[in-house]
Amino acid sequence: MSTDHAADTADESTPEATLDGDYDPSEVEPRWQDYWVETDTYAYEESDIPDADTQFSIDTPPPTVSGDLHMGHLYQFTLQDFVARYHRMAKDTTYFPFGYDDNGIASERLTERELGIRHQDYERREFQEKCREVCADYEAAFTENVQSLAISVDWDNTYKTIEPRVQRLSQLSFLDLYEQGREYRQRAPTIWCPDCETAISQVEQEDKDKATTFNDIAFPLIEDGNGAADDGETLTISTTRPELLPACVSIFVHPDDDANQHLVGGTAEVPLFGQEVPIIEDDRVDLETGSGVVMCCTFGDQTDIEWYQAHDLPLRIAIDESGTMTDRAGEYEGLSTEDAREAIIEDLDSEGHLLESRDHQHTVQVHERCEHEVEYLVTEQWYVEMLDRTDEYLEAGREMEWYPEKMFSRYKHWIEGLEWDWCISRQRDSGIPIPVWYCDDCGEAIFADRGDLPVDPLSDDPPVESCPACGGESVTPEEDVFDTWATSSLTPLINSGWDWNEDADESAETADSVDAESGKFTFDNPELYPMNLRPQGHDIISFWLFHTIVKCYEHTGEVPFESVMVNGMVLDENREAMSKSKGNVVTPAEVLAEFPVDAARYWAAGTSIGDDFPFKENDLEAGERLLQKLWNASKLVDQLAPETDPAEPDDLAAIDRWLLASLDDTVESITEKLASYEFSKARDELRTFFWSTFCDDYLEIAKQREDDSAAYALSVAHRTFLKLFAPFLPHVTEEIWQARYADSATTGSIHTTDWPEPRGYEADIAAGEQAMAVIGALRRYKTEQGLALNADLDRVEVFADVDGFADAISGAMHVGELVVSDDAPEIGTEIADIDLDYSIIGPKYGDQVGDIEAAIGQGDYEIDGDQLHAGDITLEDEAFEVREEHTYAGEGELIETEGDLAVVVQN
RNA sequence: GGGUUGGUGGUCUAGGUUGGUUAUGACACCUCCUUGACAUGGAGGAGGUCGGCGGUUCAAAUCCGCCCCAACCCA
Repeated sequence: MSTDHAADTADESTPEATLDGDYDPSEVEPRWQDYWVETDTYAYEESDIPDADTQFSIDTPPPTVSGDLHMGHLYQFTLQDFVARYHRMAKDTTYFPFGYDDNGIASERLTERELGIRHQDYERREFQEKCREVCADYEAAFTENVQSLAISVDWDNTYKTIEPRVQRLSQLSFLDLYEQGREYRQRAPTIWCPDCETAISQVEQEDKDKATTFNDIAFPLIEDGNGAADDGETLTISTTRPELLPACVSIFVHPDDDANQHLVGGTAEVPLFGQEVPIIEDDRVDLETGSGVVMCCTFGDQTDIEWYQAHDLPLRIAIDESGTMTDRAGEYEGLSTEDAREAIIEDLDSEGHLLESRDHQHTVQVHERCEHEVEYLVTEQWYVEMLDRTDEYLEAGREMEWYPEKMFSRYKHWIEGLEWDWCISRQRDSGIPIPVWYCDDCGEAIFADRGDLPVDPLSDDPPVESCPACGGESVTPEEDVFDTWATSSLTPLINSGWDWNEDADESAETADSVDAESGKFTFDNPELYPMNLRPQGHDIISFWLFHTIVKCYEHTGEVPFESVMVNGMVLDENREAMSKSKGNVVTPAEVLAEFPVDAARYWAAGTSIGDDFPFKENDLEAGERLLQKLWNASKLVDQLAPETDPAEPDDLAAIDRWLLASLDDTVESITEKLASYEFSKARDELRTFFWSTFCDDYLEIAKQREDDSAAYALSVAHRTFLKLFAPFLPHVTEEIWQARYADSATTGSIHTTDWPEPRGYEADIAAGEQAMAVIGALRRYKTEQGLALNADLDRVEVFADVDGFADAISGAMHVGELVVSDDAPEIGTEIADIDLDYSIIGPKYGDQVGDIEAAIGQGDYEIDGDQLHAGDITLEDEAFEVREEHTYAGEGELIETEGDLAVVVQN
């Protein structure tokens, strides 16, 4: 057995396990879950000489901590667990950590809700303390939930994304990227959530359909392209957002818009607000909706930003950070955007500027967290530069193995479509502070010392007495915090213990290509990095995975993952996304109240990796039945082969050798499939081999025998089956293992034993299959005759090469006398049909193939030794096969004539 | 609007990259069977021409084109 974690804690009492009675998962499953956690079964064993080749590290994206698990968690964690359990058994030491993502708006809002407080009322550190307290409760519940799914996480290796160690690391990352020249601070238009009052990034927005009104507004024309306009002439602009009128800076017309071409070069007056704005030509105008003449406001949408930059337009800010109208809006100042909209529509109407208001459906961008419509504001933010290195990031993606391969294209297209650098600053109170102060005199940014991290500029002093640039003595702390992705993208570094080490000497493992003046970046566990596997959903390829690659690559010069396993989303039974509004949500709690965890895992294993995956009660039932089958078969094995570790007999019976040789093939095949994340194929192949071949065929034979050879094969096969099933069905396999195989010498879990390897048995596989075919024929015969399957048969003659299997056949089928002969003296043979090998005759005879088929169909052919003359064509023997039909004139009944096999029953 | 992925018996699904005889399995369905563990079991059966159209080829579920439908990503 392999490294045995539980051996250290041998005094922990191993739960009692017996093979009596029925299998009761509701009692068994929690019992082992507790045992595994208590005995640290899944602890990562750091060896004295860390070696990247003998460990397997998984970088799990930390889930947001909030309340209950959903099916996506169950599914995703379980897939990760298959990988971890397989590798743990297959010689690797497995690093399977767990992270809690409690750094972000989600946990901040959770805390406010839970405690009935507002973050504004507390100092940042104080509020963060409260967050941690609230999250701790949720995390405990979450941990318990995950443990109850038998996820084999090393619970000594967990982290929280807000904990001080991670804060330090996140700030170190910021300083390092800045020193490398990868970060900058800039005042520019940003996507802004007026509800959360923070900048957000492109990926934090989502589409939302919204009912609104489209308003046609008449703008008095002052000049058209040819000079002064006629008095009273207007142009019409359709907008859903009249509250932006005070921010209007220009009007655009499409170059192909002949009807409005005369306006270009002119000016118009914005109704109610009076500013005169130019009319400009630009092909970004959408000709489909509205009047084809559009206003540009600073800023209503992204096109406005593009126009503002391309045409060097003035800036008119009418909406502030909280979504309130500014003094630019005149009498509407202080109103919310919504109230202002209504008031302005009313006033436009009463002054005769409103031509029409009609209902309209359109898509707006909202903040994914709070569903509030975003605004575009000009603010000062920190950015990570990315657009200049997209080629390198693409190459980094190419270096990873993608499972499934096709998911790489998502990554590729995302990078190719990048338009913004990464805005990493957020105007939130909770979060990891950006460790910077600014000189009040010259604006110089003063960065924290690495040794002092983590710091909070709002509470801590800067590392210098005065500004190093101008000598100024007063500074203003940065109030902003990092985007949560700025930290979540560091998980490979968090997991492998990346840190800045002041005193690192030359011999220490260097984690960074850039060696600063003193100290360097080091890894506590360099053998873990790069991580072997990153499992995750396909929905987060574009930001989480991408940002992780960017950050880790910039810090270490290495691609952080060897491979990526991408799972799909869990759908309902009708293949529709689960959502509260549809009312089709199924929760793990509901499922597990009805089904064993192992059955849920069986369902989860039914996935083709990368595809969306419907919830299927059928599969859970099938899983439950498999548990029972495994249990019952184990009981029979235990009866037939009470000795658990028998010596191999010298003369292994043909049927036993055949079973073990087939098992060898299965071991090899299952291993390959697990190693390449083909869970569904592994599961189904293992189930079929166990159920059909082992239980239905072999066990039925074995239970008629009582010899050492059978007992040996039974024991070896059973032991192997348990291990092969262990990653999928950890509870039932553990229970059976403990009941039958664990003894004082092998105390501990099946999950820390060695993965099976082929034992090198060779057998006449063809003869074995012939024998199974004979048994199949006899079963069919009994069924058709209305006989019980254990009914006696007087005499059976078999004409086939099943020599070594004769006893197996007669035992299993209760045959009194079994005669095996190679020839078929009493059997007459006639040709039933000719099978053509199209792969040979196709390329050779081309369109003559039809003639050959027609000739055979009409009986216009002749067999001449090895050759077949069909019509005008002569085929050589490799091109065809004669299918014969047997007739039997002797005593008894001929029941099977498949291929060259014949079975005669005399009863 | 652009892109990606998928569309195989009633349901879910394998196969598709390397075109080749009877398209895989599970669930459901029908018939039969209490076999030294399992009726949550066993044996057998019926059911599809592979979204639609067209093309390449002796031969297409598989390759190519167009169309339809669905999901996702990006505008």
